[in-house]
Amino acid sequence: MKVHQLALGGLKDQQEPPSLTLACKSFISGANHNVQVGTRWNPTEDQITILEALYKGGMHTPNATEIERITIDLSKYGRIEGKNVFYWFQNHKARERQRQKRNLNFVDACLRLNGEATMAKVAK
Amino acid sequence: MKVHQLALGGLKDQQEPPSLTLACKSFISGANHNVQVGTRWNPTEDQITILEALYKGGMHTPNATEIERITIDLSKYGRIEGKNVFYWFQNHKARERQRQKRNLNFVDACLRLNGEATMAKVAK
DNA sequence: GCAAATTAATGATTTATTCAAG
DNA sequence: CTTGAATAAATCATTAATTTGC
Repeated sequence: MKVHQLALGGLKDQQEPPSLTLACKSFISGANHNVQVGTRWNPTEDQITILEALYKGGMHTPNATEIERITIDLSKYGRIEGKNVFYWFQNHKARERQRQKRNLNFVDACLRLNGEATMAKVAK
Repeated sequence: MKVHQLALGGLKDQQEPPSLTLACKSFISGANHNVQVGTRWNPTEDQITILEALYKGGMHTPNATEIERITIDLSKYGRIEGKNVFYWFQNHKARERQRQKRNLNFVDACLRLNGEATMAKVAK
């Protein structure tokens, strides 16, 4: 059983989407970015900016102390927990790898398509 | 323009087939960045798949006979030499070990930080 | 211009590995 | 040989973008 299902276990119509109108959603997000419309963390722009800066600065797998520090710092910009930071780095690293792999596959396909002659030309 | 930018722009998200020839020409005539065709071994996807399958199958340090056999088999998928196979296994094993040591106690520390059921599941 | 429908991104979980205790 | 520690890969689920019909 999923955790969020556990948490919402008592509610009858949990499977039905809230079906808020866009106007309502934009009103809520415009009025207060921290209103909890759903259950999952939704990072603010500032939080993402800082997280990406940290990642690009070389922090790919922060340790517990670093996660704690980041969480405290980013709390200034919106609701956030340590596990969110943990998951963010996990996902970001994994998806960076995915993108890299896709690009390598792409280059590989190009080289195969063009064949040995072109490869030799590239190699000079 | 960089190849990976071409790839991302054309592929969008690995779904639709990009204009391969155009991108390839752009790649070959333009920015040749770090793909060293002809100098160092560039394993193909098929070669990596097979090598990883062998590793996962329990072959962590193949002997000379096994290396010879693997080299011959993998030659079907691209240029490869025995030393490439030897180095691949050596590096693969070493890097797995490195990763293990570098992230020692990581999730455990996160658990102590958060103390939540979801994190316990992550650590499981 | 607006929401319903659909698609793309991404947060959260689960699964399958790795090395090396015991 | 088995198992503990700790993921990273694969997958699931939900949110945001966007497309579409009106």
